[in-house]
Amino acid sequence: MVEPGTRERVFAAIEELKYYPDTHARSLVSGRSRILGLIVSDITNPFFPELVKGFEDVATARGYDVLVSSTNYNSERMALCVRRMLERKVEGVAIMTSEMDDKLIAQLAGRNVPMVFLDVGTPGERLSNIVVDYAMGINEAVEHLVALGHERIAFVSGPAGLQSAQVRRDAFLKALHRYGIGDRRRVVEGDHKVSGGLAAMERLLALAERPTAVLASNDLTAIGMMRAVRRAGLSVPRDISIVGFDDIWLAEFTEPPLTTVRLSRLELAEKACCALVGTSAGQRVFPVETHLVLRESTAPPHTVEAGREFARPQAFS
Amino acid sequence: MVEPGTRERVFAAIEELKYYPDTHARSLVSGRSRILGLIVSDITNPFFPELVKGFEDVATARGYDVLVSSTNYNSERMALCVRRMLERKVEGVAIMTSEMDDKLIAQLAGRNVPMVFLDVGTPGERLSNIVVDYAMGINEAVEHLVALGHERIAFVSGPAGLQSAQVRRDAFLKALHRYGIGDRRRVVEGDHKVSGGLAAMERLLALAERPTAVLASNDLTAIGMMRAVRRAGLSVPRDISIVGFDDIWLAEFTEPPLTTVRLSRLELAEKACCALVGTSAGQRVFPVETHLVLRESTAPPHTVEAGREFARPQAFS
DNA sequence: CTGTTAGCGCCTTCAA
DNA sequence: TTGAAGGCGCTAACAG
Repeated sequence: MVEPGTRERVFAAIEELKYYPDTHARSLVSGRSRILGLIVSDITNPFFPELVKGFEDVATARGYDVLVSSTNYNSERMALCVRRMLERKVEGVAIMTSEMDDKLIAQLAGRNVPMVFLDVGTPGERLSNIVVDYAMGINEAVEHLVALGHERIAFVSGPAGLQSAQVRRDAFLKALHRYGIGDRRRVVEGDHKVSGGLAAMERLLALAERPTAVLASNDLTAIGMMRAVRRAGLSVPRDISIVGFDDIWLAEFTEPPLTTVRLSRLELAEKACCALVGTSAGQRVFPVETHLVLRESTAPPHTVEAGREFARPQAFS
Repeated sequence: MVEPGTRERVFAAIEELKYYPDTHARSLVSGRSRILGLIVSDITNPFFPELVKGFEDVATARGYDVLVSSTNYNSERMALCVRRMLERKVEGVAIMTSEMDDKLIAQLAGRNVPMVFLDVGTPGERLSNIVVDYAMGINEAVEHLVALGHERIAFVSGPAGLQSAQVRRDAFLKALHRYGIGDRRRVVEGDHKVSGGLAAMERLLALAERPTAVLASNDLTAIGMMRAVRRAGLSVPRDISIVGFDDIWLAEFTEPPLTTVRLSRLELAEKACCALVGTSAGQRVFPVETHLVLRESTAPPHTVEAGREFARPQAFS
């Protein structure tokens, strides 16, 4: 035991000289950097900020710093990100991009860096996986629409190349199938952006049998869809019900507030962080549920007026 | 000069062994970390993601990594942020929080860490300042509204404690004064959040002489205001014109699209980064302009109907 | 339980 | 031009 007086004096000196241990020296000798990497596609996409924040919060709480990097959906940037992570000797990397590059993964794996992925990849030695149950929320959404009386239900998907977008689309088709109302012509491709949702909805509105409800692959798409509906002189949810996906912060503040499927970014972040710092001994697969949250963009179909509405020119769009 | 063959073999070996220099060792000996700190209030606030992205982009381009931290508007967290930055021996810190804590600043300054602030603080030795010309855009906005024929123009401010919010409010009052239409009763306090904008607008709508146009201290406030207007059964811009501030990404997608004053986060980010890595030799003050961007939330006042509208009960809100 | 020492991986200096 | 050596600040292992 050290003399209490001495202890005081040491702390006083620390205070006095504003002494801070040098993490670089510490890392050098210990081999541990106390840094976690977080790679996202684009922090500007409203899906990510909460994820980043959540990740930061739990990492910080556990004594880690976070190196955030955006790939900007660009695999060259991704390579740079990985390199920087490696140079900084991160103790784990969360790759939350939905895209991935096997070569880079191999590089990380070769360094024994723990990794966690969102949706993609197969769990392994130091490789965890967050698997989102998209189907759950989508089933809830379809069930909700069917219960309201909708039969012509459409889907605006994400970009065809994105695996998690495929999963959502397939879940949608499967859910409709259960009610015997599936129809592939009512699936149109969007791009997970507002502009894509707008364009997709215009195509849907031009259909001979216009859908009475549309589910979007993400909220941005749904917002674009709402714009298209309004531009066509129609109204949500009177003429068309719309359901989003993700429940981004903004969904609460659209007009009308968007009924959507919540995918908790906080939960994603927490699980990703836990997967890396290994509190969850041995667990390699982390399921995340999704659930419908009801707001005001869905209502029963307005069938009475349908005939009149069809006669209306669609040229406004 | 080294033998070309040798050079080849060395590079081959680097590739073969996947050699990466250890930044920690490098930092230890050189004293340079190649890390820049970026402290923001809350990355979840839509103002910040673009700022973070821009900062990251230019820092990365210059060979720096970025340590991002959120203070969550909490000065304890701020202290932790500063400490972590210091431990990692950052070569500069951008403090983009609009709040600041003199003690912490002194701590940074004592370490000779270059700093750059947004709005607050006074430039000095290693202390740069980004000064936003809020008045410019606000003047443009007021001018625009007056040109449309508005006279009862109100303002929903930010939180009273925030210096940059005061600046905006004062600029507004001054601009109105030039036209002889200033009236302090038409300034109500918001909180830079949607809920505050909503509440503030409800108060404004209850005024005997209801304003025909309202300028918001930021876009989130403006969005809340739009909701309040709609809830009261009125319409933007027919009954009330609304102008936001910041031009967050979302402003383009509100209904109607929001006329607002643009404050470029990219420019902020670039200047902050330059201020730190010292490309701009000796410059300590970095002005940033703001400009009105016209969209669809402003229109001439609907004076003819005003009488009738006034008679309408406000109870809906 | 305290004090000493070697060495983490790199860069810089100085000698050969 | 090349090679060897010292030390950055810290931790871990070991001796006293």
